[in-house]
This record gives sequence, C-alpha cells and structure tokens, in this order.
Amino acid sequence: MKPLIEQEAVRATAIQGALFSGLSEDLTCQLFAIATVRQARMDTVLFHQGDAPSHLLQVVSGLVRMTQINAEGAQTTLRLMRSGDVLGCVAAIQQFPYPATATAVEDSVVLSWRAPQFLGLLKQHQAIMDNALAIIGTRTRDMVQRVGDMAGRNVERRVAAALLRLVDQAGTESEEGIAIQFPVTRDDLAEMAGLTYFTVSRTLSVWQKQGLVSSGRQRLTVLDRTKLTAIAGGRSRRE
Amino acid sequence: MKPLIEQEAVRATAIQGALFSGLSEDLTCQLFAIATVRQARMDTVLFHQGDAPSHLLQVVSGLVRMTQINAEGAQTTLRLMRSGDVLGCVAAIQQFPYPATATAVEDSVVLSWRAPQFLGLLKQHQAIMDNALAIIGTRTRDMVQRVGDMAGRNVERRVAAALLRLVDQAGTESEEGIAIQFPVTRDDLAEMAGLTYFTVSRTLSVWQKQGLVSSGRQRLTVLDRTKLTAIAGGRSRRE
DNA sequence: CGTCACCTTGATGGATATCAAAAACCGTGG
DNA sequence: CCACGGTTTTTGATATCCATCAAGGTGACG
Repeated sequence: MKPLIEQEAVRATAIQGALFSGLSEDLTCQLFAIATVRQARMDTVLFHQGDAPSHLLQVVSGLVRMTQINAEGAQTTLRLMRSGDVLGCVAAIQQFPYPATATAVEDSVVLSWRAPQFLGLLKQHQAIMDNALAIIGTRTRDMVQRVGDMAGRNVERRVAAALLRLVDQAGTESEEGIAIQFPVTRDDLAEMAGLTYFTVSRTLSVWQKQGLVSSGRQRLTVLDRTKLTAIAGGRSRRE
Repeated sequence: MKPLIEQEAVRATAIQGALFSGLSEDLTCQLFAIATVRQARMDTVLFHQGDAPSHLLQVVSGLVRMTQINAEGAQTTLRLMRSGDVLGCVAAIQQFPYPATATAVEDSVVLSWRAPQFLGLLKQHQAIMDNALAIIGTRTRDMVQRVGDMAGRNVERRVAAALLRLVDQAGTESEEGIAIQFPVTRDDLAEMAGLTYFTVSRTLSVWQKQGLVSSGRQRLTVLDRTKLTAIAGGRSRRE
C-alpha cells in the first residue's frame, strides 16, 4: 500500500476536477470539508450496480472502471475514470440505484461525499449546481454518442472506437505514440466494444502488422491515431 | 392542419411537463412568457443533428422522434418524445451541437425557447435548474441503460426491449392490450433495436402466433406485456 | 523451469444480414 | 365497386461474419 496521502496534496489535485471548477475559495473549502478521503487498492469495488447511492465520489488518483451487467449477463465496460472525474453523480443526486459497478483498476484515491450532505450543499449553492449540471450533461452526451455507435455492425469500427475511447480516458502521449497506462487485456477491450476477445485479438493483429498499434501482453500503444480515427468513422472523440 | 391552438390550452398542458414541475405561479408565468408556440406538421424536422443548439423545446402535443446517424451511416431511433418531454436540453444548456435529429411523427405542437433567454432564466432560478438537472439525469440513466442493453446479442431480447420502450414512450392502454398510437413500421422498430427489418418481421411473426402481440400494417399492439418483459430480461422498463 | 494467465491462430457452425420475390394492405381514381 | 400502384410486410435462399470451440504459443513470475 502506498504511504498515507497528504491531505494537502489530495486537495490540490481534487480541486482541479470539474466539480470544483470555478468555485469560490470559501465554497471550495466547504465542499472539501465534508468530503472524506478514501483509498482503494487495485480491484477494490467502490460501489456495486444496484446499490443504493449512498455516496458520490471523485477520483483523485488512480483509475476506476465502470462496468455494467445487463439482463443477458453480459458485462460491458462503460468507461474509465481518472483524476478529476466524478462517479455516481446521477445516482446520488436523483437517489436512484447505481447503474453500474465501480472498480479500482489500480491503487486509487477517491474523495467521497455522503449523498445527503452533498445534496445539502448542492441545493444551497448555484455554483455547485452548475458544475453538477455540466458533469451530467457531458456524461449524457457521451452516452448518447455511444448508443449511436453501438448500432454500427462493422467490427473494425467498434474496436477502433473503443480503443480511442480508452486512449482518451486513460492514455498518455509519448514520442512513439499514445500508451495506455495500465494493464489492458484483450478481454477489457472486448467488453468495451461488445465483442469477444478472439475478434479483438485478430483485429489488433492486423493493425499491428500495419503499424497502427503496438501491443503485447496487457500493454497497448496507439501509434497512428489518425488512421484509427479514420477507421472509427472520421470524427475525433476528443471534445 | 389543425385549427390554431388556444394559448390557454397549450399552457394548461405545458405546465404539466417536468420542466415546470414545482415552479411557483410567478415563475411558471415567466418561463411561459418567453416561450413561443410552434406547430409542426407530420414529418417536419424540428432540428437537425449537428445544428447549433439555438432552441430548447418541449412537446405539448403530438409525438417527436429523435434519430441519430452514426459514422457508418446507420440511423438509430434514440427515443420518442411526447407531451411534457423536453428536447435539446443538454445541447441548449451546454451549447453543444444537437446530437440527434428531431422529427415530428405526427402533427405536433411544441413550446420553444431561445437558448440564451432560457439560460438567463435558468441561471436566475434554482427551481428551474433543479428541473433541468432532473430531466438530464433521467435522460442519462436512460442512455446508460441502453448502452448496456445494446451489448446483448440475443435478438429476441433486443426486439422485446425496443418494443417495451416504444410502449412506454408512445403506448396507450386499452382493454385488449397496449396499442401504439402512431404508425410504426417494422423499419422503425428495427432502428430502435439495431437490426434489419427482416429480422424484426420474423420475430414479430413468431410472437403474433404465440399471442404476445398483434400487428398489422403500421399498427402494433402488445397483448402480453408480462411475457415480453420476461423476454426482455425480467426488469420492467417503467420507472 | 514449471505453472499460470494471456494471447494467437485455425476450424467450424450458427445466426443474421443481404438479396430476391411475392403477398397483403391501403388509398385512389376510374 | 373494382382495378391499379405504391408501400409495407412476409417468406425463402444464400452468404457473410463473428462467436464458439480447440490447441498451441508466449511471456511473467515464483
């Protein structure tokens, strides 16, 4: 386990998240004051799909995966969340069960607010409300986009789109290309694209030969983002 | 074309929508005052995917379909919206291009707010903000749910789920069953389920023989909602 | 160096898209 | 009232694509 995180360091990172965006010094303090810091080792579940939304979380460091299991029992990875991202936002505000399960993909630190306390502050301060609205709005756009994309039947496109999403949500630029900072198995990608890992593996093999990606065991680097974007359908996923 | 709608009648219907929920008499008036009433004949496009979000709309009467075209050129019907539903909410508030196209499926009446004016009022009144947040939150939950469902590969489930959504969004209960109030082609359902209309047709044929639905040309009635729900995966789609 | 997890590749089958054509349905106009 | 044309729906034949099954390879780590 990592050493205990400094309160100050957490704060410095946390207030860069969208939830704190544009808040007054005073309000920032208030919001931070009612949060607790929680550490989650790799593979820890932060909350389960279907649970009552007792908390709202913000990732401070590390990486958290949101997965959903549907009626068929198929698991989908909805998205990955990293520093600054807010989890359980809709659920906490609307008091609906969490629609997905949040799991730490690597050792992570999160800020945690109890739903009632958070809601109290939310109702009192327009500025926080603004931020919440922005966060949820962005989430909605994301999901609408995905519903449209999922309708596509072309496999290459789906994989490319999933890979680009992955890169946006957890990638790090370097000279060679964009590397993904945590262990990605073929299975993970398959879940994101709604395919089997056999198909993903085959697709990646082809791309590797073409020099679009470089992949090894639990490791993945995008070498040619432009071409991948073209395969995914031309539009860039970046906002 | 229908005769001109009475202002009063529009108002009476409109204020039952989620956007007006719980507003004071005074605020209701203010909000209504800056809206304009617009009539849209069947097949009129209210706004196009990709357009700048100049307006926020609320359906007063009739029915509006939201469709999205993805990179592959495949069209998806995201949802149908009827009296009280708000369109273009996220787009207008966040000033992002409309993610989908809104088309009147039947002659409809909508309230229309210019985005800047609406935003002005939104920023001033917590109550409207609350409503907007609730509307967007609900929309998000819906979409998250759908992303999960789309991952399923079982066709019967997809069709059943699409049909139930349709029924929830545009169905009318009667003695026999739940009828869908406007012309539904197989193609429409196919778009909602992400399948071809051939497949949908075959599926419906089977169900018709089993007495689950009754369908004809552009007409569809659900006779046994329970069984359909079971096929869709057990969970009811109602909130 | 052996075990385990992950990855690759091949072979196969099944499900659904696609293509094709005919049937049912509806409104229209003779 | 009936014949006609267009649209929607059904049904069948075929092809394609991907999931599934199977087997072997590869790398990491004790």
